[in-house]
Amino acid sequence: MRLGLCCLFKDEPVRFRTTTATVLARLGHPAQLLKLTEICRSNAENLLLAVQTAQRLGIGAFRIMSPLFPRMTHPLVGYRLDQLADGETIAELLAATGSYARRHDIRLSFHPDQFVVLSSPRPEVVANSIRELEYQAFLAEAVGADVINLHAGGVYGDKKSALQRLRHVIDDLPQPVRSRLTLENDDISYSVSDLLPVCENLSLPLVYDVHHHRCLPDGLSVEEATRLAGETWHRLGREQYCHLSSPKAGWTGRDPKPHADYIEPEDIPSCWFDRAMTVDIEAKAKELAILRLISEIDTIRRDKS
DNA sequence: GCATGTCAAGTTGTG
DNA sequence: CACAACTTGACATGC
Repeated sequence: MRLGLCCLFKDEPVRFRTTTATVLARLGHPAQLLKLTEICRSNAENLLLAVQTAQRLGIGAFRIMSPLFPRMTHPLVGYRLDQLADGETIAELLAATGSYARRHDIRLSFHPDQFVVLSSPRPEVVANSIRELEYQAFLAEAVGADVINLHAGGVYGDKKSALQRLRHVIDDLPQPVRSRLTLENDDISYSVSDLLPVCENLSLPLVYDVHHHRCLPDGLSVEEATRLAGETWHRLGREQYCHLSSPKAGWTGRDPKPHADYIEPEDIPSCWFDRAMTVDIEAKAKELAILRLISEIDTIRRDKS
């Protein structure tokens, strides 16, 4: 099990900056690009630092935050790297991050946020989503990330039609996106058994989120879901990717969906131990949760042997 | 200094 | 029907 960190550190001095479209739009064009250069260069430096820090802590994967280059695809204030004064420096930092990650076997991924929806019946929503995916694929290419992971989106009262729209849109995606795209089961609409046929049909890997599966059961056991999702990766000769989190208020609490600060060791599926796979840890305490988990797993291993 | 409201975008379920 | 939740913060503003 290779453990992965999502986007941010809690105690380590790695910080990502951002800005808003409103602020950028108020600035004149030169000032706008100056501000963006500052932020993008700082974020590229911190991305390299993030991967180096992950390596130092024994973390084997890192999910890169979507707004690494904030508002890059915005219709009004969007921009390209070559428009920024430090564009070349920034590109070199991304390349350095990629080669560091490769050298130390840190797996990199992306997880576009809730606005990226490929199953929507609204064409403008799908078009914006594709633009955002192309931006993330450009970043992924630059740093050598092999995964851009997405939820299936809304149901719109008819799951079958939604999935059919999703299939067609995915099939027409540009290659840099398509070759990295994965689908993840969510906790309200699409379960593993909903997504498996789509993934098998399109040769798309399925990211198995065991917490979502426990919130939205589908008749499959955790072991079956792990194995079936795993096959979608292994068929392509790739390492399986999964997500793990614990409920903030426990499994008996009112709503199990919100994530806790740390991972309850009991929430780790026993079939995941000693399995060759990447597991992103979605815990609010970020790297602290992973460090605690690593030592707890060591203890469990020692007790077993 | 510090507290507070805002942030491009979608969809669903709750109060 | 408005609003929070979803990986969350971080930033700009106003006191």
